[in-house]
Amino acid sequence: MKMNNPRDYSRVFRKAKRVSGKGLTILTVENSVGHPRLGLAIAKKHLKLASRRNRLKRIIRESFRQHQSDFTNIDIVVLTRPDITKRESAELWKALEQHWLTVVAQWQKSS
RNA sequence: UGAGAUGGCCAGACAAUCGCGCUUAUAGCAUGUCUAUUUGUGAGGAAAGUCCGGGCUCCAAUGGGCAGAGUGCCAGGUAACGCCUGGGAGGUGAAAGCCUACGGCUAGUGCAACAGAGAGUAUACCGCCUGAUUAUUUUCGAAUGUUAGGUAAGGGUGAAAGGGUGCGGUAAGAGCGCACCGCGUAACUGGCAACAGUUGCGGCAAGGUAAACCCCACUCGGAGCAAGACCAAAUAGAAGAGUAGUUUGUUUCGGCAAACAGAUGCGGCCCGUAUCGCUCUUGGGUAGGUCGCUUGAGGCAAGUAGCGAUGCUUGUCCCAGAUGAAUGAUUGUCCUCGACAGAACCCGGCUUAUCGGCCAUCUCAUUUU
Repeated sequence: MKMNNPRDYSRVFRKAKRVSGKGLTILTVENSVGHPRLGLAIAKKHLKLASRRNRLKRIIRESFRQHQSDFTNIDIVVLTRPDITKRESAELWKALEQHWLTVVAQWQKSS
């Protein structure tokens, strides 16, 4: 489920498709592992308190878990944007729902 | 009942389902950083700031001094502290209480704007008092002026005017004298001490500032878990060992000698030109991994010594250990509708943030008995 390797991350950053909005950016790229994988890159600059960073990670992981079966074999990396500070938890849930839909649509078309 | 003070405790609760980290056991084969089931467990009172102290690790060490930094009423506690406890002094509050960087400016050096006559060897602007008098007025006492002195009681300036209050005293005044207070000093008494009390003496000398330099006493080796220990790909380089492609000649059939080649790049090709033996092993070491990593100055209970901080004894319990970094989601019920906030080697403190709730002790006011 998780991505651990720095090489995987750099691969995603190099040739990913981007979806962004509501304080988040989502990068996706095809992989060869046989299941979708999730990676997180939460900037300390954007969320200064550790508890808020943990909160965000949990929301993203949970949301990803619920939609896992929808994805094909892709690596997903979620990035924060500076305006993440203002967003409420409920808002982020909705935003993620939308983002997943667009991501799924993208990969169905191309594959 | 209301208003307050101090200390301690809790940090939404319960149930179901789906997930995550570590872990126990079993099974599977694809023997793995695997999968499935299963056992147990899973953030804080501040985990935070990183401001002190200690353990632990490595480096340096024979001891001492200088420099530098820190601490600063006394005693005790502690592994240690800048922490805590008890006591003293000063300040503050009606009280319970709370606050204090609280050693030394009678060792030295320095500093103080403006105002003011004078600011640390004090000072005479106004005023007060005395003498003189060539002036003016006169109710003939004197008053005003001028001049020579005395004076720190009063006014004024200032953050501060060189002890305070009162009485005596005096021309007017003045520690000039006396009493009380304050200050200094000596002795005695109480106390481990800080300090307090009593008595005598001094007669104002000694203003403030040491988070000014400085003096005195005491403390401190440096760096930090990215400490440090171990395992260990690929590539390049190092050391060692082995092995030389083809043809010809020779041969004691092990070899030896000569010539020609080979691979890669530049180039359309030749020529030319540049670079390079190959294989194995070894050690250092990078990526990566393992350990350090949680049994500890540990928690809880009882007893015991102490006013207390805390110590001692016995019993009992095992209570996060991640590393792109684990605690969440959904549903239901209830309530006071849930703040600040997330472990990263581990402890002891301090400081800062914080919705609310509970308990104990104490103070004051009011009412009732």
